[in-house]
Amino acid sequence: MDTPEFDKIRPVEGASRGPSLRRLIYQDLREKLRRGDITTDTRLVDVEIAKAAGVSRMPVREALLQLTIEGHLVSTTRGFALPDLSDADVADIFEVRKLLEPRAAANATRDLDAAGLARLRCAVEQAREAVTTGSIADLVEANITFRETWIAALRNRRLAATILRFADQAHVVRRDTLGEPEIRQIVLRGLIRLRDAFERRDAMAAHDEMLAFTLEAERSFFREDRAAGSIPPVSGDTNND
Amino acid sequence: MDTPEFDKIRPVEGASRGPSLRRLIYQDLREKLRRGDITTDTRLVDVEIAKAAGVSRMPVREALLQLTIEGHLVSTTRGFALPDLSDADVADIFEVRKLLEPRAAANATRDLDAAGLARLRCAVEQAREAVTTGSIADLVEANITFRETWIAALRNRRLAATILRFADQAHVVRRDTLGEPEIRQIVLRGLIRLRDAFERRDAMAAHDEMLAFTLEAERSFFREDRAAGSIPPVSGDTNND
DNA sequence: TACAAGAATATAGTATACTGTTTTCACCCC
DNA sequence: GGGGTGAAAACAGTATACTATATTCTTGTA
Repeated sequence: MDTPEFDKIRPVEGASRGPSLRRLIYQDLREKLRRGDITTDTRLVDVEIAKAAGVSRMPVREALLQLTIEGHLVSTTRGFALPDLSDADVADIFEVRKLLEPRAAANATRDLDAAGLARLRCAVEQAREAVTTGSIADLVEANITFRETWIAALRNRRLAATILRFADQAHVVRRDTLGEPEIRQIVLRGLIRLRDAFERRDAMAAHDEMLAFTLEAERSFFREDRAAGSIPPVSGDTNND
Repeated sequence: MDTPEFDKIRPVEGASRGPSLRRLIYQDLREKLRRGDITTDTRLVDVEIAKAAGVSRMPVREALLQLTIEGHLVSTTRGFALPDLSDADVADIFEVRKLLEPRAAANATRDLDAAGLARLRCAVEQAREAVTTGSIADLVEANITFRETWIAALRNRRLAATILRFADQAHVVRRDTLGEPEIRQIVLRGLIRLRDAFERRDAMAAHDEMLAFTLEAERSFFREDRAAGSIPPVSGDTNND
């Protein structure tokens, strides 16, 4: 049960202006989730994080609650933890992603500016490098950069936020599936084709390539029936009923 | 600035088992939002609600934060309030709904059971009654019942929760657009055709009818350029960045 | 009367303390 | 050594108190 490190928050002396502590803690945790610093056996406990960050429990608790509401964490009787997603959960997430991402990619061909396109090219180069060196972590990083770039460009912020919410929930998936070299090749080719579609501002091509990309991710996840998780455990469901 | 009433919570004496106070307050507020008890000039203040419910600030505050995270409220310097949605905001919401609801309706033809179908028939009859009597409130109620019924049947809980989240955000829309009798007729016809598709378990018909239904709702909202809201004000965006 | 400066107020945010429940662990009995 | 039993610990949830800031009210002055 490893515990990630937390830096002292409170950037300026006694100044309570600017973003709230809750927001700072939230962003910090979200970044740790994104980078994979938080694993399945991590237990996030508000008092611990609060002590490490030099703040009280409440902002930390509220940040953890927000992450739980968004489906990134689940609240257990012994701290907050990553939800262990059953196959059915992952399938549900992919169903939503397949509905949203193709259209969003089509919109991105309209919304991306030159700077965004440049970042996409850069991310593709990083991915190419990662594939040649065989670095899974770098490929994951390039993949995330690519995704966050085109999503950040979207004018429809609600659509963008919803996609990020679901895509980040499946971040456990990626590390598992990128073990085989041929999968890494497929991912790279997908990124290249997407980048081309974005650069040509070809909405339908972007739509189709994004659907193909997501389908490929889903397929590679479900290829081998993975050892654990065939019995649906407690799911990381959003709890608004 | 009207303030809705809040009943004392705490159903059983000193028993802290069962759903948390935060959850009870959340559900109470969510129901008030659904019923339209909370209007654009309502200001929700945690201490007030807490006093009325006989609890402390924190569960109330956390419930209000959850509603804010989900996009149902915005936090102002003077209490929590309904977001005033610009036309662009409403268009964004409809874009997401158009992507999710048709497919979800198709899935519902698979997921609905006999009891659910019965509730749908009942809701349609209520809608028919409401249209003949001209009661907007009853039509809204029947509409909500219909929607919540088929969405509750969905096996994909994430998809269901996301749809409810977005559909409820636009609940201000309905009351505005149902003023004209011909719109009410159109809504009723849509419900009937959807119910038929569900009963026949015709997935593609349900898909197409739901798309048509949502498109019609969008169109009737944007028909007349409404007086206020043409200048996008502070939006009720979800704040996860 | 208009208007500006300062006081009062209302509210979100944060901190600390308390409570009840679940889990863990040591101890004891068989 | 296995398994039950009770004490202790760990944790989420709740309550109360404090703080900072934005708004509103009041007062004084031109």
